[in-house]
Amino acid sequence: MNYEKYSIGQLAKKTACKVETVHYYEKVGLMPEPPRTEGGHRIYSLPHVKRLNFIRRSRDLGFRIEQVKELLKFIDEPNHYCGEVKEMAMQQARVVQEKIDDLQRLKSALNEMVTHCTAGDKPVDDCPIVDALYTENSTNKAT
Amino acid sequence: MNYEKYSIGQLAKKTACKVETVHYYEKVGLMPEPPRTEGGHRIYSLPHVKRLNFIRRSRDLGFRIEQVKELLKFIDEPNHYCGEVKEMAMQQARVVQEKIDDLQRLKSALNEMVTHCTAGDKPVDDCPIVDALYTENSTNKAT
DNA sequence: ATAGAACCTATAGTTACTATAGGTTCAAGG
DNA sequence: CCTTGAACCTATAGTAACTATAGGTTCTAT
Repeated sequence: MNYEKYSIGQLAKKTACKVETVHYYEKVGLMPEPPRTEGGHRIYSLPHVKRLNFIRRSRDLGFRIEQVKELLKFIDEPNHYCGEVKEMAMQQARVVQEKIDDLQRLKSALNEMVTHCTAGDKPVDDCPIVDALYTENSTNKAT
Repeated sequence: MNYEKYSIGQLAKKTACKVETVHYYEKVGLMPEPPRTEGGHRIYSLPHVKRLNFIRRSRDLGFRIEQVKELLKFIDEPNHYCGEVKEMAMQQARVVQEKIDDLQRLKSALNEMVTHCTAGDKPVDDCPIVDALYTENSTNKAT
């Protein structure tokens, strides 16, 4: 397979990622050390593009670097024990579901505020969003 | 108005916030420099509790420190309008919805993988997780 | 051949805290 | 009144996950 070759700058452009971030991902072990030119410049190809895309998207979804490493194991070790792969995928799916639930609650809270705040031209004194965030929550009576 | 007085520890407890975090909020200008005792200990009262509550809740909703400062300006300076607050909340809700959508896609991919694994000894080369995250946002085919 | 864009490494800065060190003050018990 | 120890004080360092800078080298196109 003679893939098209990319410089780190081209890779970065293709993945909407900064060059420094690619360096960083290499340093922390998310990206492999690629081949180099005579002069020491990194040479990338399509699999690197895909991998970096995967990393970026996973990060955007709120996965931590260490979690992304876990996810990448699915790719790096395709001959994994089937049961093990299944277990990891299921565990990850549970984590994802929890995140979805959290965000859903958050969105509801925001939306509720917005719908209560009907008028745009009221002074903030009357703004229910401000009120909602400002009011002391009832569970902190204890000394 | 002789409000009840609180030490920083009591304030922290009331707002489920750490003492160090209160220090930090003071340093970055979210919390005001409160009056002190002879010996230099900070003295807080109810308005501080409310303000810190507002800050914590806003942070939990995903607003950044700078955004919280914006929101607090609405409170500190009365010449603002409800519409400005509403707009920020709506923007935040849109961001959250995008995250939810992304996570939903990832969860589907993970679940799909789990069912693949259930089938038995299928290789994971054709990984649905990679596909899910390597979406067709790749408008970057051309150089 | 040479200009300058892009690359290299290493280090420091960013955000939003959290933890630590080393010292001072406060409140309670003797 | 004096002591003890919890809680407070300031200042600094550490964390995650980048991002930016400095100072130097290589690649590429004229």
